[in-house]
Amino acid sequence: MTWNRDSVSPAEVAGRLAKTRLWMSRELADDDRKALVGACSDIRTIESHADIRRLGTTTDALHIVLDGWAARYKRMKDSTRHIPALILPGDICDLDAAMFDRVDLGIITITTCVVAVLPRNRAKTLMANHPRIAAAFLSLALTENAILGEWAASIGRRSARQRVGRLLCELLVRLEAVGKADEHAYDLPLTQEHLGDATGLTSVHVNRTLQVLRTDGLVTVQGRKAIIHDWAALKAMCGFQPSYLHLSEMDGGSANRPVRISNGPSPVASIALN
Amino acid sequence: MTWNRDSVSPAEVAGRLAKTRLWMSRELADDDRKALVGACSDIRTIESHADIRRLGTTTDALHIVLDGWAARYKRMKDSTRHIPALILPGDICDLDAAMFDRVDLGIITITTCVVAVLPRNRAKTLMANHPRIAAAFLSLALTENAILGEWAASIGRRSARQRVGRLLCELLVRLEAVGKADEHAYDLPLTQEHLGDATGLTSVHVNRTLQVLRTDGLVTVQGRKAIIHDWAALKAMCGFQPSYLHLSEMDGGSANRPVRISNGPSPVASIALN
DNA sequence: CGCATACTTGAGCGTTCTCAATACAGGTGG
DNA sequence: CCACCTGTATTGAGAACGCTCAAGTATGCG
Repeated sequence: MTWNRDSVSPAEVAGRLAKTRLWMSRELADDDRKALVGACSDIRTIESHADIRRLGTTTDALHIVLDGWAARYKRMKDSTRHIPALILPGDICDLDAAMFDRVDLGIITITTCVVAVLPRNRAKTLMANHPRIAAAFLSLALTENAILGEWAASIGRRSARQRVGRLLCELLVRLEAVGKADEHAYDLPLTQEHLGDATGLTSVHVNRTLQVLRTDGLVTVQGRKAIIHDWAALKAMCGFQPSYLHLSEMDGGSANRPVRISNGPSPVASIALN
Repeated sequence: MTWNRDSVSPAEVAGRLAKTRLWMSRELADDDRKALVGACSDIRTIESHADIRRLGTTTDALHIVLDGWAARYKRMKDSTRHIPALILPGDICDLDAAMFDRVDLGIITITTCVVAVLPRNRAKTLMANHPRIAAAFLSLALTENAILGEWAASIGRRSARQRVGRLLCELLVRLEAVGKADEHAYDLPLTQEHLGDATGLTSVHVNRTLQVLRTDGLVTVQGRKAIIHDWAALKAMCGFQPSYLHLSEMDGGSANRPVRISNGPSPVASIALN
């Protein structure tokens, strides 16, 4: 199902954007957020396991994920897959579309996703007229850089247990930052194959690794849920430090504790919309 | 040895910056480049195997590498190292310093490096007043993202031969783009340990892998030089496609062939400097 | 000329992979 | 409501790729 943007009120768009990392960027002022609302061309719902963008095509719009999970992926010549990034609610799933039209990475939904569409030409205009939006984009891109580097280091230099453990840690912290995780548990819609493609392992080995993590009393992944039993031990086992996620750079953000975005005076969606 | 910026004329700074990827970005206009020259606080020479920035400190300036090689690195708890990025002449080695002051990655020189220093506050002012510079920064950050993702995919899903082969391919193309490679040969100041830390292998295995690549007639790495014997076969063996480097997005750039930046009307350093 | 760093080689081991079979879960249609 | 069907999870056995440890050889710098 797809709505035209006109069928959604600006207030509705603002309300939905309010939970995104772009919106919460400490760089932005209210008039930046207002301009952002006006620039989104529509809001779309995309079914699970569908392409947000297909490999080998071109693209002309950014997609801001309002709800649902997605993944960037790449295919090797032998048809194996790699997932360089998981996209959670509030993330921009294809920031590269702001500058490039060629597509080396595909994007698939993992669950049903609601996305706001921001056409490239409007994004460029936004950046030209709102330097703080440009700064926010850069900040997001650099954060992705840090995450990507962390993942590459894991794949290259850490054991399977540490890789899987770290991914589960990262997801907890990122989900907490957007209010999508309880104390130490969260919905995990990934299959073991997704986990393998993200960590450079096979799904078979992910399976065995998860069993070890569970019997060690660290974390249980079962039935699309992750439950962390011993956060301190898990962090220690895999050397996880959340600073690379740069969550404290967000307004209302905190690197470790759940965020209630409905509190906090500044970045909520209550700005006046003409 | 360190020069104060004042001891270097603006024209000299412009001439040196002219070979950088930032300068050559197709986003920039002449007045952006002029502002950039004015914003660099000094030009420094740093000896090889020295820290450009140390792990666990903070940073307040970007460094644009005018000459020499450097590497971003990270250390695991067991003291093994990972290199998520190699920095070649013309690259910005710490774009993250534009937005963040915390430092999760160190940067070391591999050879003697000449760097231009751009303080963060000046970089932010530049971005605020010159949207095209902000766009160029974003473009560079997104290109780094693409490279990082490609490296992660290699480490996770490709064989040792392909990983090393691809790295050698990438270096050829990137060096050609800045006029630092011959037909199919280039100076390679990396040790086998550097290569291993970048590809997720041990130096011992890099050694054996290089031997295989040589006996297969693909490439010889010896005496700080890489000589590619069969470019087509090497590319085919490791599935290398240079599009992810986004070199064609640079003014005067070309994804495959050497670039003579002294030709081309627009991005040369002959802009008028007041 | 001597020392430090980098490279090379060998042997054995271990983590992770491959292949393959089986069990389970969720959704669909009869 | 059950039978089926597809996708996902689980288990086993054997093989492979890359690692570790260790010794020995170049190479380059002071």
